[in-house]
Amino acid sequence: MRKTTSTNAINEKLIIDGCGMARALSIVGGRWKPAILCRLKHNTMRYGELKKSIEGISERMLVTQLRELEEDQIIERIVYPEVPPRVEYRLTDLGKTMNPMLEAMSDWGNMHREKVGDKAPASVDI
Amino acid sequence: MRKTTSTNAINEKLIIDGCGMARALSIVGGRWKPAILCRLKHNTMRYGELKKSIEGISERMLVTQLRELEEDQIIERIVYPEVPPRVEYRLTDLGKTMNPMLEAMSDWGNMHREKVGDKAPASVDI
DNA sequence: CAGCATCCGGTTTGATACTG
DNA sequence: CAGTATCAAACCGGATGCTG
Repeated sequence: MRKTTSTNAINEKLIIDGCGMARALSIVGGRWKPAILCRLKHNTMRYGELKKSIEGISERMLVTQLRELEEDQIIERIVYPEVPPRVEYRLTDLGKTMNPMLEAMSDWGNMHREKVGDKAPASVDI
Repeated sequence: MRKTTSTNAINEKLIIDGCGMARALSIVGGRWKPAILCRLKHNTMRYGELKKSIEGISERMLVTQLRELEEDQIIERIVYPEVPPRVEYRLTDLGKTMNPMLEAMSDWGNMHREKVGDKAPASVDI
């Protein structure tokens, strides 16, 4: 459990309250969230598909970040009562409103890669 | 010193390489960076001005984040050889190209605040 | 004025093993 | 299949004191 009284947490809240940018970042800014959002941007995906497609992510992190996005009402979790179990994730309507922002971020990031151009071979944005 | 061989660091690099969004976030995504960029978006500012205007930031954090932004060539540090010393910070040309993205983030953040509407009094975006 | 250096606790992340 | 639980390591950020 995270302490809500630590200076750290207080500062975080302060920043988020004061600035729209920070607010956006607080939602989109987890380590793995961009990767998740990239993938859910156009399709619905199953838990296992996400896991396979995101190289290096651990189960714990995938679940944690999915839960956070769900809490922020960016994505929806749909459970099919089947055996074996099936769970799909997709953007909510609110999540879809992020698209222009995500697009802008992705564009700038790619532009920056070309301009400053270190690492990353011919691979394209996922 | 940060270990560059930790799984953590490796994963970070992996994500950044693979996704433009992540790359953008890696630059703009520090705790205090949005606050700094908000302020430098329109004017040149001195170190002390920044410090005063960003409530709650410690010197260590301000300097750290400024240095990182400088390394990423988003901001420029201009030292005037005077006594007492004067140092100003401003966006580079590359930094200015971020504006559409920052705008998009800010817009979405503010939209989200209104929609989901918790906390934050009448204060406007800084 | 504009910073560094050091210490240190809290938070985040990852590895691994286990469950309905 | 889709997770949960627990542990340990890495990292971030804050407080404080000092310097050119």
